[in-house]
Amino acid sequence: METTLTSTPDRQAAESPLPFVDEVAACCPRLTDAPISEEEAKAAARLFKALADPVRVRLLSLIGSAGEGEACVCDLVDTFDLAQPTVSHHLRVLLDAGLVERERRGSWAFYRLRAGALDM
Amino acid sequence: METTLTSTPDRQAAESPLPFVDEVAACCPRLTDAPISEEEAKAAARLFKALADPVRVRLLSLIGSAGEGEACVCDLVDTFDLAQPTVSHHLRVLLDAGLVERERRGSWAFYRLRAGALDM
DNA sequence: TTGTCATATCGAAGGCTGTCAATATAGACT
DNA sequence: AGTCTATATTGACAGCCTTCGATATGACAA
Repeated sequence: METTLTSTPDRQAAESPLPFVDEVAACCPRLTDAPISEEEAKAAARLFKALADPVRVRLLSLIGSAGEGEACVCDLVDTFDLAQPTVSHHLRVLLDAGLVERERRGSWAFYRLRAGALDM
Repeated sequence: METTLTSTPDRQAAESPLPFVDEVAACCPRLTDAPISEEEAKAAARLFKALADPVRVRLLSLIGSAGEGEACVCDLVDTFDLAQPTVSHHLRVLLDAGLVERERRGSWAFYRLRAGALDM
């Protein structure tokens, strides 16, 4: 090899598209096409941060898989071994991230998944 | 309305599959089919946590969109206005999450996206 | 109006995270 | 050997996040 420490390092020749690319593309189409901008990265990270908690992932799953596409806070609170304010906090994070929407009916609050939430 | 406070709240009739479901499904197929387990939620959250930082999202994008499918740390460090240990730290987080893999060649370290990283 | 139920907000405690300077490791050249 | 270069690790600090109890809000019932 003739590379020296001060030169640009060698790269391997690209052989075939990475299988991973397809999978990432399914979630974040523009992630691997070209380097994304700082702003795009910030927006994506904000979204991922909202998903970066097991409680919130389960909340999304519970809401999304609920029979009528919506779930009442009262049911959600019962599912977790957490205080009610904690569940309320996590729902607010999901709401602020635009992942769910809330509808008040009487004393109850119903959450449903928000269409287009993963468009970036 | 005849609902009382102590009874189970009304639900709206399901009309059509939510458009959102398709989008979530593209990323996390089993998220909305049925309530996921606590373990699955923990695994998903661990993955999302690794993505929940703008620097790491940009790193993934830079690595994934690099000409040969791999990027040298030396190039990555130059892209950011961050100290070298900080970039190294973020790369380690991505590595621990299984999102990238590292190969040492000489003094350099090359990172590439890891196939199957988003399978959950 | 007074009470109760469902949900949200506030404020505090503890743990986790991003960042850096300093240092360590390890390969490559002399 | 010694020195340089590239990268990783360590230790510390500041800010953020999860969680809770306490409290507020707001709707319904009596």
